[in-house]
Amino acid sequence: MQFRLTPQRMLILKLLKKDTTHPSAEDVYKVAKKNFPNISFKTVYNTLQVLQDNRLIQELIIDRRKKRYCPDPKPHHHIICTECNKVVDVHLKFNTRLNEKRAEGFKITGSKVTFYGVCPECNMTV
Amino acid sequence: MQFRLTPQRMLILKLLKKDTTHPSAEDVYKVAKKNFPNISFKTVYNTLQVLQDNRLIQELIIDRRKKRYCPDPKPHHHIICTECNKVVDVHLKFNTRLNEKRAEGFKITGSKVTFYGVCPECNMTV
DNA sequence: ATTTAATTTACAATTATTGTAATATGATAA
DNA sequence: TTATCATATTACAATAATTGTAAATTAAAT
Ligand SMILES: [Mn+2]
Ligand SMILES: [Mn+2]
Ligand SMILES: [Zn+2]
Ligand SMILES: [Zn+2]
Repeated sequence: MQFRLTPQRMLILKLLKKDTTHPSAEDVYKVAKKNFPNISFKTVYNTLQVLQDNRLIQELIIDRRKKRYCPDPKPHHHIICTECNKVVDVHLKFNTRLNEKRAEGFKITGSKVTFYGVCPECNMTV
Repeated sequence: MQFRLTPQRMLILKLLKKDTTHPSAEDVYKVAKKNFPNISFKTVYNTLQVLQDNRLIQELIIDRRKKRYCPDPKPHHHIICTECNKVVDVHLKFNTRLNEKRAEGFKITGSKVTFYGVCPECNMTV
């Protein structure tokens, strides 16, 4: 697959790369519209998929309600706030090797650690 | 909250407890209908929520497409097949403690390890 | 310049889940 | 027992995120 780095795609990639909040597609769409008022939601989804296919970003399965995107394609872990769904990176290596027997016959390709907790902001407002 | 163990709820709990496939709400609904042909999808969702609130089962955020339910309320980990979304348990303890600094100010309440891989069945069909 | 493939857009459709409100159930009190 | 009252179930509608379709646009390749 040859993929074109169109102005829309260039913008979205640039936006993502400087955003550490792990935005949703809607978040990206809202910001992108400031530069391309006519950009469609579908283009945002398409672009996020293309960038993901090309290992420039990664999609997270961490927020029950919506997909979230991370500008860092390298494997790493996350903490999610159970109150406000804020997501932050954890750049640490954990020893989570599974031996043959415990892998239940699966061919393991990777693993992710997800931490659940309450963020500083949500901790304040009790 | 006082919760009634109605026939519908009793059935759903019983079904779940003997199902190790981490079924979706729809999966549960389909099986439940064999015993209660008039049971509504909403009752299934309500029941799954009630059982979860009462720590009898747990809901997993692991499958992009739908909620999945696990009959074991105790913390444990999972492997998910990236081909067919099959989920199996991993009953092992991993050392994933985060020190104060790495927790980014979050009050950590728990953590989960998710393994990604290809299940034996999907491995066959290549 | 012409052809061709990729991309964007508007818009519709899908899918899982949640909301609403009427009815039914069943526990408790009179 | 019968009346009362909270809880649960159901049918049905609504929501929200995402995906599908197809026409129009863009830009690469010939
Ligand atoms: Mn990240
Ligand atoms: Mn499980
Ligand atoms: Zn928070
Ligand atoms: Zn599989």
